[in-house]
Amino acid sequence: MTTRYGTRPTMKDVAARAGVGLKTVSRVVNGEAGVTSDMTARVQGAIAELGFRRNDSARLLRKGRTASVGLLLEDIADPFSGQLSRAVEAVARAHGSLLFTGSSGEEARREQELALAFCARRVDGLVVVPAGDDHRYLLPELAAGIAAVFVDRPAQLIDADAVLTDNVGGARDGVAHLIRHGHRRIAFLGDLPHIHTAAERLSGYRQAMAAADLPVDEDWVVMAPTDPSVVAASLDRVTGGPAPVTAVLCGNNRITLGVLRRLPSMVRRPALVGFDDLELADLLTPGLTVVAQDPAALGRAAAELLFHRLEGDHAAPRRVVLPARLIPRGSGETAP
Amino acid sequence: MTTRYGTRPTMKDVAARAGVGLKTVSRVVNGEAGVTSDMTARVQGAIAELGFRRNDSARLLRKGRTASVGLLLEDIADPFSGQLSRAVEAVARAHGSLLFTGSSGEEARREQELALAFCARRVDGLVVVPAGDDHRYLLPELAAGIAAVFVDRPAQLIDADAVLTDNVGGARDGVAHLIRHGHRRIAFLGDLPHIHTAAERLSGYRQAMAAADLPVDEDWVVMAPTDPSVVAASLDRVTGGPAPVTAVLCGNNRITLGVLRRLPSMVRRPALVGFDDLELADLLTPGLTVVAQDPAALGRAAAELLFHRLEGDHAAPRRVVLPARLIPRGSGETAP
DNA sequence: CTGAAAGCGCTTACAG
DNA sequence: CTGAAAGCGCTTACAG
Repeated sequence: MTTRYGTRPTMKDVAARAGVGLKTVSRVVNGEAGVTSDMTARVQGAIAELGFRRNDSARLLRKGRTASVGLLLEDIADPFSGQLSRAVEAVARAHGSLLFTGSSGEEARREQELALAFCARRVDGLVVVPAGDDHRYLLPELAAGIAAVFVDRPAQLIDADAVLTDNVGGARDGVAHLIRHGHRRIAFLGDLPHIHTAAERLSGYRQAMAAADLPVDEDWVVMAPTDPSVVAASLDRVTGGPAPVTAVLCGNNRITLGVLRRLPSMVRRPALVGFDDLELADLLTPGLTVVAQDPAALGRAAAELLFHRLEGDHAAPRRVVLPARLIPRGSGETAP
Repeated sequence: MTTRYGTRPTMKDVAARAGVGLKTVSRVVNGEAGVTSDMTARVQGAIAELGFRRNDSARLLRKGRTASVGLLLEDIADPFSGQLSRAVEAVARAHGSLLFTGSSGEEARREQELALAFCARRVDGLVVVPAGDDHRYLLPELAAGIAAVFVDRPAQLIDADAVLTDNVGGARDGVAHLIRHGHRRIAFLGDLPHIHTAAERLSGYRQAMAAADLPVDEDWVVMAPTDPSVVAASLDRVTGGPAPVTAVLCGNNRITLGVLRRLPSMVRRPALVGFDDLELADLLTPGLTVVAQDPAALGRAAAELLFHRLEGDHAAPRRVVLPARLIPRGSGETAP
């Protein structure tokens, strides 16, 4: 190789070396037909000697698409995000696209920064687990042809594709399950109320209680940050006081973790159903009963819808809702 | 906005609309000094009217760097990868870079495909959890100035930066811990032996046994795929037969999961130390004793080293080794 | 079958 | 302070 450090050969260099025109190099590199085997050999020789590799960024600039997709998560380290990412990656790969990934950290501003940075790179499409509550900033990008599919939570203030879990139904099933096992005083520990999934699950909780003609003491509903210490305090509150609950529905996996960590130090442990499954849930004593989402199915459906759009489907925005599944393992089947 | 669907305004369009030169638009967009406020206002007006957003891909082509980094993982859905990714993302973000992400699925060919695809996009650098055992395919890319840092496992057949956990020391500590609690027959269930970390941990196991003058029955060492059924069979084998072990060191988190799932159906449960921590490890009964890596620290160190290189550090390849930490929680402290 | 010219959307280097 | 020309590394459209 004749390359100096930090300098790459271009097609022009290859053409000069092989003594052919630039376009002939392009033809060989792209495997286009209509080049004599003699020419092809000369070009391939020059490519090998120079260590040439086509610059796909330049190529894609000219072609007008980038063969890349931006995936915007809440937190890539969360198991939910990991499963979802793997599914999106698999679909993107099948369509020849690379993946930009970023985490919003549940911050609207960070979400917007990242989404627009992806758009500035001219990704073909966006898969977004939204953190913010106003997605109008994306309108010019959508109008310019960037496809976007929202996952887990819908877009706000714009009409866009969304792939969601049936959060209302899932929470309803979880609470109904506790009621079937004899509980009448049931708490809901949820994430901050402005988060769409948190609000939906709270709504499912209320529906199930109402359907069973059970009153809801508003002290049983805590919508708060998911730090372990906050969750522990909430749990103490709903299980203590004048009207202690005998069962708890946890609004997401982080809240479930906080509750699980607090339980050992409690005298009377409430029955427990968690929203979102956990890796070792079946190995706990008792096993953890959960309302499980299917993050891989969410990711796959979202990515497939996205590529459908990229392939020219311009129908009205679609909303896909996947079911949540109750998995009884013990913690939700104890009597009051 | 006057944009037709699927067509974006360019700086040229903005210049025409504002009645100024292209370079003046560039100056305003990039916040360069030396533009009269009158000009600036006209340009900003045109930008707003047209919904212009600079094409960073075009910009970066001209600039010669892409402000992006490729992160190559084994499996984005693995908790180890998730933690590591978050740390890499945080560092990349601090340096104004976006992240391409991809999973090799422990396949050498897929690793190479992805790494070279990232290079073809001209990422500035690569953070790689390698799957393959021959990384010479990267030599032309490195020579051309793409920086690469390997994490968790070193590069093979090339001399490159690497950030690793002290796998030998960690495994040694885990086995020494079991020996201190009275065990003399200890099994090692590891991943396939060609995987660097698996081999290193096996080596640590042997060192600890040798240091305590304990013989190793080769039937106690199983290096195999990490599917739950394979792990279960291996566990049955080492705890049954003529010389049953009383304790087991698991070579990674997937193997630990397989063992944990098998334990409930066993009559005599061996003492257990797992390599890699698990989210609910402290809530199991007994708590799971582990040799914990720090995936976030690995990711941070790797990314920081990478950007150091990108900022001009051309010193000889470096190898950074981070300690593993034994966390006793119960499963590793039971007597034989 | 082959290649010179123009262009993708920007920035750089240089005049005015 | 402002802008026309050239160029980043490719592909497209068009001649020969």
